Amino acid sequence: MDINTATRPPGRPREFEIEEALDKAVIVFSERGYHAASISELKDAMGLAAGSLYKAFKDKKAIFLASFDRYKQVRNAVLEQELAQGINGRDRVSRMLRFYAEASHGENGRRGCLVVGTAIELAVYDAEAAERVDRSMGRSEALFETLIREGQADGSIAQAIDPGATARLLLSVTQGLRVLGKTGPNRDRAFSVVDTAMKLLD
Amino acid sequence: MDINTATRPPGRPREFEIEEALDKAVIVFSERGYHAASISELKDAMGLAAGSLYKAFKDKKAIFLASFDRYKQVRNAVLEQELAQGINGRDRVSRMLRFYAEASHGENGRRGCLVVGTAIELAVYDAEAAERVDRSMGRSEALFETLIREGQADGSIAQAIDPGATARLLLSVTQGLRVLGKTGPNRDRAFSVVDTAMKLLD
DNA sequence: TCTATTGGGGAACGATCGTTTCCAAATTAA
DNA sequence: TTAATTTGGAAACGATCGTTCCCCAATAGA
Repeated sequence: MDINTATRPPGRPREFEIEEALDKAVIVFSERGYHAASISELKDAMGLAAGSLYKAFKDKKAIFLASFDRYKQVRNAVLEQELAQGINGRDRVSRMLRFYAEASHGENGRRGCLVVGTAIELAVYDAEAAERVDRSMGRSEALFETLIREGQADGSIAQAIDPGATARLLLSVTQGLRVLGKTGPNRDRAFSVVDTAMKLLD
Repeated sequence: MDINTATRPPGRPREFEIEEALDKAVIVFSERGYHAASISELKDAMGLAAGSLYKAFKDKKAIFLASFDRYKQVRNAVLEQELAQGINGRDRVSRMLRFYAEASHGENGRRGCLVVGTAIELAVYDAEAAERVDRSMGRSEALFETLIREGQADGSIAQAIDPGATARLLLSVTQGLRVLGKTGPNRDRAFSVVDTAMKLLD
């Protein structure tokens, strides 16, 4: 009888998609930051009443952390897709750097990175936020290192370079690009940084 | 009769040093950020009553901008002194990078950089803040470029490298270090980034 | 049909925000 | 001395903050 056989919990069903609402919240938190983003702004952007917001999330911090996780999920998916197209280690490193450069200019740059924003605004006095930032940074660093080792294995990256140290440098470059992108350098300047960084792999 | 012959303006003299108070405000703004730093916290840290604060400064933003300027003044003086000890262009680039690495770990790292914080939290919707950030970033980039050209002139840096592009990269690295420093990598990791970046000058 | 449960939405809450006001104290100029 | 001016400091202000409450709607299970 029932087309949807998945059991539904009792009570009135939610009328909005959590992930769609979070995508809107991500924009507000990215542009304004955690403290400057008010519940009033968030509920308007998410298209919800305050009461509904607080039924879906415990408090403002929970909205933020859920937004952070959603942001990471979406960005990671795009990056993964980008890396899958790389032809060797060096190309994948280049694609990853360009992925950040693309996000660090123009409107995207102005909007900013939620990881960087969290590191700056929240990590110092909120353990949960700090842990998420650390995990995100750690994964990026590890990914750079993996790609570099792949490049050394396939011959596209020089054997002489130190994968760990170079990965840390590239992580610094990407986070720095995100900061510079906030006051909006043009596209060429962001990509010139990528080109210069790639010379480290020779 | 009067030991201090400098004419004093009418009215009760101020009982505190503006710059000493600003140094305290810099700490609060750096650790907490603009929005999370309340007037209550600021007045406690600065040792002033709210009324006195508002006689010295127009509003919260004026306190912040004055703190920003004080921060830049102090940091620039320290950096200048550091660079004066450099023996050639390459050494001065290295000293400048180490100056940032030193500020990007441990307690200083956790405290954070007021320029980066301003870029992330304020620059998007406050023109005065954005202009200060832009000017600060522009000067750092120009300084890196100058030092690189000096190194090329004195033979300590390879002629083949592009001073402008490399300066932009090094600026990205320093700003990135400041972000990473917020969640506190240890000293060695910060300095390994410097060592790796210096390879770009060979 | 009745009960239990959950969501939607708006009104209301106490707390805290940045700011102003007020009065006493300290100084200069007349 | 007196008037004008400015600071120190505490108290008070309106606005906005994040959050809760309340009432109605919508659903599941009995």
